[in-house]
Amino acid sequence: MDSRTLCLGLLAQGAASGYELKKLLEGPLRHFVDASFGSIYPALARLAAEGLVACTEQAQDRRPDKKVYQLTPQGRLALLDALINLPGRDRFRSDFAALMLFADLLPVRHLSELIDEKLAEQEAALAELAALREGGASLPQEFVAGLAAAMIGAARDYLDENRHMIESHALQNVVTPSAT
Amino acid sequence: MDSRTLCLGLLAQGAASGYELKKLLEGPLRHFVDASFGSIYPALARLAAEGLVACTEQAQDRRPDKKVYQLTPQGRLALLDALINLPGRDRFRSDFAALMLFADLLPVRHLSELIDEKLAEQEAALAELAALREGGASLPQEFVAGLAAAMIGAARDYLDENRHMIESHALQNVVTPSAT
DNA sequence: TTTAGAATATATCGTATCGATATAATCGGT
DNA sequence: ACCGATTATATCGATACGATATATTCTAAA
Repeated sequence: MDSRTLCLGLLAQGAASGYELKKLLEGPLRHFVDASFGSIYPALARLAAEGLVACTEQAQDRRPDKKVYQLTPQGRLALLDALINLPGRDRFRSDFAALMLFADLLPVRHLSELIDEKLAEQEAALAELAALREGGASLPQEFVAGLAAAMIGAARDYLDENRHMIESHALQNVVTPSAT
Repeated sequence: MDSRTLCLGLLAQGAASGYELKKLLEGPLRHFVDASFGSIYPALARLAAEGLVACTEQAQDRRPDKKVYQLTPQGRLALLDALINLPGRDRFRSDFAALMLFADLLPVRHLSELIDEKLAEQEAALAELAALREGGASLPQEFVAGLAAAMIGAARDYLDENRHMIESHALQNVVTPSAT
């Protein structure tokens, strides 16, 4: 999903500034969608130029000016259109998994540390997702959070139960052959 | 993981041409890593210029020329270095999940179709991964395939059991309000 | 049999995106 | 008093994706 559609979709749930959109994307949603400032601001500017969002500049008291964007009727139509013509396959990019593929090049100690870190990261993400579901989220958000939790939980369990596989494999080459 | 490191890592398991690397990435590995021709060829060219891989041009009989790349000792060191200084967090980008977030904008019929398609896609991926594990793969590949299977399987089960949640939610707005 | 399409093989180009950085004011803590 | 975090917008370089171009050969259907 391109940043344009993403911005439109988020604005469909309420007006917001670019900064606020970015903050939204740093929450539990980040497991499935994201966009950087470098994508959001140009996207909003272009959407505004095309009349798909309306921009209201709000001079704040003791804060920098805030540009609040809200969806126009044309914007809502464009969003609907984009959502329907959106096949876009899922893409999971994992440096961790890539490292596991190259496990026989790494010292076991390092490998074990990586797995420990990954497990801790997963526990933290699961806790955050559980909190989201307790403290009222919208139903679609809850649904998506549940999906994330299911996948992360499965990955954690798998790692926990099968790490010995890869760790004993890496054990074969104990020390990386020294340079030159 | 950048294309450079990825190419080095793949070449560490054996010499190959750019085209062959791309084919590798279209297999079951694609669930975790990928790179396009537009990344692979420039990466290989730069690695060759830096002396991290050696290129041997092989004029083939009834095929276009093939440029076979293989890791040099310096390349192996560079790879090891890159792998160790590689934290890089995992990033899962899912248009499907994003669409679920915006479920209340979509007609239920469309939503149900999307879920059906996703389930079919997951079944296919699981079958492919199972086949990989039967027909001998290396241990790291088997490990990573298992991780992929665990996550995809969990997502499939969650979708199967919870789709009614999101489907009955979308039901509220039966028809998208007509244009203009 | 012809002919369309898939496969083998390399390469480039426009657009999109990330991550870092710049700027600027104010708030919170030590 | 001062440092760092927070709120807020914006740009820039490096990188990556996806589509496309080129050329040949193999395969399968019309």
